Amino acid sequence: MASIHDVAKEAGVSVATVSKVINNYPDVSDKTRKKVSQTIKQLKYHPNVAARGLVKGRSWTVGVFVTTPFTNPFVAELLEGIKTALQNSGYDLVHLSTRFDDPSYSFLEHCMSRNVDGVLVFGVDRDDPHLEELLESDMPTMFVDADIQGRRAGYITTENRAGIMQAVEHLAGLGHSRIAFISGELDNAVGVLRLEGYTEGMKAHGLRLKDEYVKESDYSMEGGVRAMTELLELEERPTAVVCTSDMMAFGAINVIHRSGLNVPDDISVIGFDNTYYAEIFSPALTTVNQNIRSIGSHAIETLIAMVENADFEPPVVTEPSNLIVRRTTAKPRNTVKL
Amino acid sequence: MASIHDVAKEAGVSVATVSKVINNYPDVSDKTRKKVSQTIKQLKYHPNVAARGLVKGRSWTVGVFVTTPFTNPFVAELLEGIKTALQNSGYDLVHLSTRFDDPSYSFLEHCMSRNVDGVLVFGVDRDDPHLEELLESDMPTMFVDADIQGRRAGYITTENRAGIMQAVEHLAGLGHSRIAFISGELDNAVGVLRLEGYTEGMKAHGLRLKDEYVKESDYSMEGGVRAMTELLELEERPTAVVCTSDMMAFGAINVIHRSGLNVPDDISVIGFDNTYYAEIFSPALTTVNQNIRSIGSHAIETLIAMVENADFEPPVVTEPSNLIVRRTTAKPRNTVKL
DNA sequence: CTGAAAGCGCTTACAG
DNA sequence: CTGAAAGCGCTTACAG
Repeated sequence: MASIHDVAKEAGVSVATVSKVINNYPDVSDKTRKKVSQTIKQLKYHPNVAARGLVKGRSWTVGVFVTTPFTNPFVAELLEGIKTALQNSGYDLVHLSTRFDDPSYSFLEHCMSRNVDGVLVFGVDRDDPHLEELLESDMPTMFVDADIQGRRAGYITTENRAGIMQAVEHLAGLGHSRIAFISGELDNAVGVLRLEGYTEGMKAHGLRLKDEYVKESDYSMEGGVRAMTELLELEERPTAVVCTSDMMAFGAINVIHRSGLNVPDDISVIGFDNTYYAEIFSPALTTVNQNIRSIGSHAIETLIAMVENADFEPPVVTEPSNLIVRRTTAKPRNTVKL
Repeated sequence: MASIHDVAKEAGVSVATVSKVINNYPDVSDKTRKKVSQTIKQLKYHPNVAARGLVKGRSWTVGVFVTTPFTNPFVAELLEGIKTALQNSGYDLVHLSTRFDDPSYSFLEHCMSRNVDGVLVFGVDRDDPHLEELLESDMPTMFVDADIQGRRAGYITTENRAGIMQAVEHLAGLGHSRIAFISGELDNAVGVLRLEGYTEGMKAHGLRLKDEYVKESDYSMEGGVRAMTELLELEERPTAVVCTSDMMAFGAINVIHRSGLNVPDDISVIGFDNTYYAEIFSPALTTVNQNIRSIGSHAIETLIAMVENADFEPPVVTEPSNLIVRRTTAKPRNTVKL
């Protein structure tokens, strides 16, 4: 690769001057600028990012810290949104390979040795050991779907409570009263807010809350299977169930079908996320839509704003959600008044 | 962040010595080594990767060039496999944000300005404009699911032909003779090999090949929908269809169901990939399994081997595939001898 | 408007 | 076994 010296020599100027035209400094004569630009093209010169980063203390790189597997459709869509937003930003995405087996491993130190300019964090618990030092540091950070804030850390999430309330409202409107709820982990804001949406939604329609109708799970299909299995064993089986992920809904529907019952005739099911698969699953899944890609894009855009402007206040963003009715919800078989 | 100078001063040695203990050089006394190691821990010192990379001409970074969206389940699984293999390698993954709107954009130059040590490429056509310069360069490269080789480029793929032959054999064994084939793009090895698997499989069982039973598509669900729609309009409708991706199979099944026919009673359908969703789709999808994660891991491992040893011959690897029979295949309704 | 020089944080012959 | 010094490819005051 041609270096800045090669360009300088070829163009008959100093490296300082070459640097100035690369960085669009104004104090360069048009003639020189033109000449240098030409030789840059001619030599196919591209500044070495490591060298530039070394002196500027930056890397034009943002790190992602994702604990969930990439096969999780939420993560996949999120990454897709991130990719789009990064397209013309000049930043590249680096996935830091965490060595979780090493107890002294520090995500923050990994970031710093890589000179990462900012990080995007998804899927960490409130009590993750890596979190504290990250929040105390000067590292610009955006959390996705978590309500964690810091001096240099903001977050972006979906209207979780309102989304679930719409789901409950839809079911209540169809005549359901025995509505169960399969929740994600309740040790973080997202889980708690969705549960609140459920309880508030039930109350708003004068429906009775029963402890046994609420199952805490983990957003995975297997989790949905487990929770639904328990719900089916109940004396008074629910006629509808609201799940807090599409994956759990798929799992629940599988169990229901396997037990000889039908969705939606016997039991209505609602998911959350509106992933790609919600539509192609049969029956097509009624679900709460959140615009995951736009969350990813937005997260990156604000992160870059934070990186480039130390005074940029770490933002708190809530994206809207809305119910998409498809084929897994229907009136309950016997609309008996209880 | 503490620098190597801080460590040197604190430990009372020269920076050269600190560098030597960091890099495990043998010519350091035990006493010095111990002292330095201690202060490194104490100061939480981590070498600046950019600085090290600048002098070594490396970055301990591998780039990925993926044209397909991350939401493609194949890509998601591939990345998951890559992530696992990277875990303790000391390398990080960087997703180069391509600026496709810029006609002068060069993927290779982007890699070089980032000092990327090697690249993984998936989903590029044979005639991709970025390919040529990449193959001519010294950049260690591994292609996934392509048969592109170069002085420093190898590839890894699945037993494509054999996989499809198994699918055809399964259908023939059930008594099908009107077997259609929905192919991916035929401008690359994967597409061609799978088509070969189909034609050879048909011949092997003495089944008649009909041009109208072969549809070229693009691996997407929408593509599956289009192709299946055409197949259903045929005078002599096929009783079975082999698709070269799970997504196309999902699309095909949707169309079949929408047209009032049943899978597998009226038409059997087979997919390819055995993605996560094949199992939870209802009916569960019969499909050709390829071990995508292991392909990802393997690709990274060989790439790193190529990076660390210039004499390492770029490998050509073929991973096994096998048919997984689930619920979308059955005997044809009327097993009429033709 | 242009360039010489110092410095970013490392590594690596080389001398002692 | 240890360290002084040059150099990796850039940027940035600063002097002219």
